Amino acid sequence: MNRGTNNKPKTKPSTPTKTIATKSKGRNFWLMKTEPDVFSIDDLRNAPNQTTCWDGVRNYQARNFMRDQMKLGDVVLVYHSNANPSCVVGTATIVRTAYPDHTAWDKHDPHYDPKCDPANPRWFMVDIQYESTLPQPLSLEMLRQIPALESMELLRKGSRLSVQPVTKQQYDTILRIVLPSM
DNA sequence: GCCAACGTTGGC
DNA sequence: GCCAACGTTGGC
Repeated sequence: MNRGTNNKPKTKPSTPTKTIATKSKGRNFWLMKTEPDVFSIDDLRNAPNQTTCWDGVRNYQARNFMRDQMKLGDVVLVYHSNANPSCVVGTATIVRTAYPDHTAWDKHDPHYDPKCDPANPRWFMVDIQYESTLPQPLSLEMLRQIPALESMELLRKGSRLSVQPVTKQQYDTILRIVLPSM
């Protein structure tokens, strides 16, 4: 899914940079994986309007989260997979809710899916906007040592889901590690 | 590069 | 519907 995993970006227009979301009533929290060699948090920060479409997700469970549950303003933890070390590196927000992922019917796109018909889209994407880079990346190894994060999907053995929900408690726990003042 | 875990495909 | 084969993910 993902980018990460299988995802990659494109660009779009939009708004100004905000500060890191430590308050977040009514919002949902997510974690999205991306391989930094393909698209990193710096790429997101440097993108036009610091915004990208999250194309390339080709997993039904991940798609369903994006298509059915992601709302404007939801907060995303950006995770670098296949990295050294793999780590949570920053935050982003949802600035456009799900719409068809046109790369599915682009023969020249690495995520082309020949079974897809534009008249009946199978794959969806959202747009996310850069919010922050964590003061320090939080490696998998470090996250595994935090008891409050024990049940995180990311930490489950064999977990491959590239778009996954995070609870508010997990989100707060993670931010508190790098922002002790919150 | 290795390989365990996972999701998808397709024969039956 | 079962399940073996296959391709992918992603930590290490």
